[in-house]
Amino acid sequence: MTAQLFSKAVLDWYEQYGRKNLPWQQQISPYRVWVSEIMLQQTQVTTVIPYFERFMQRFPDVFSLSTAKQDEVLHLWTGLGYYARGRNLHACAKTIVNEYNGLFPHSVEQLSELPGIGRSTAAAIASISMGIHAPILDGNVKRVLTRCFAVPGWPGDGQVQKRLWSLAEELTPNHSSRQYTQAMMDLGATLCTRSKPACGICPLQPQCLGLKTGNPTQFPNSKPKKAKPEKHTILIMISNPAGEYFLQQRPQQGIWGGLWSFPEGTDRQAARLMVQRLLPGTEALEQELPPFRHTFSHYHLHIQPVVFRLQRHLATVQETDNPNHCWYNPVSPDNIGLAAPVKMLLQQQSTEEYP
DNA sequence: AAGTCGGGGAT
DNA sequence: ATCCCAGACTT
Repeated sequence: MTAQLFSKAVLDWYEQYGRKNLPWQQQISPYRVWVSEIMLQQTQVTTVIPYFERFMQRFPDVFSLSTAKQDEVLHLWTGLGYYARGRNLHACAKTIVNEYNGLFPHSVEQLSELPGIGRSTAAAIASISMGIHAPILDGNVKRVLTRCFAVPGWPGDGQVQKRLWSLAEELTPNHSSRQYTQAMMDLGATLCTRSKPACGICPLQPQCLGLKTGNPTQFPNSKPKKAKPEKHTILIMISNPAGEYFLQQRPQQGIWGGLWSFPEGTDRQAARLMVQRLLPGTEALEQELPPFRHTFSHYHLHIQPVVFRLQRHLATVQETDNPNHCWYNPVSPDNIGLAAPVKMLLQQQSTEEYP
């Protein structure tokens, strides 16, 4: 089939059935599209929507974002995951303001150089918000293309990825860039879904080679799986008589980078030593909370929370050891980023103490 | 090329 | 329980 036939079928379908009411499709601007694209990386639309609304309310433009504190950016990112996205977003806003006079560059190449913006995200921003001809290759497009052309292999593989980019370039029309980009995403998100695709009403049904194989959901071929390691940690929940909890800011790199979390220990004795190192001379009542398991992309984490209730409040925190600590009050919380399990535990504790 | 980065929705 | 989602970045 010709590229024109493909893009016409896709564009005609979009005109009639595409999504046009998503929050970032209103008052379209490079800023709004950029924020939405970053949030949507590896994250489903329904999850993103409330985060996007809150973010736009607080940071309506790139200038307000560029002067924000990182803590406040990560606060609005709490629960969304992949926190490097939030840190990169913040850094990118500073670059746009300081080096581009607050205006996003109008080329895929320049956009790709900005932190957190790769080839596909750059193309999405360029095509949707600027009408620039630029092929994208996100999860939706990968699914549509691997099915329509029965492309074998896992899309993460280099050779497969190369072929998919080449297909995407070949099929993307020189006109209607915004509509075509949005159309491919919509097709993948609403019809050509991971399971139970609606092939019966798909505009590409006549030429879909994946459907002709009788099992279109075999495409894209699944990622070779690998067992996730199991790790353990004790979360040390130190509380003072005021009902506040001791939190530390995690290093920028690594898991939960830049977020605030409880001190940790490998075992119960190490936890006690940690409490004494942080707050020398304190006496605390220990209370074990129910353990639970938290799953990341690449490992499982068994979490054992232990509350250390201080009998008297000591203000002698070892400043040299812990320059980044705070006493967090769940009743009047600070605008800082919290790891999801930390947020859950804090909420759980505060609702138990003040039912 | 493989590993690192989250959390939640769908199944 | 597993899989995967509008991926980018580091090693």
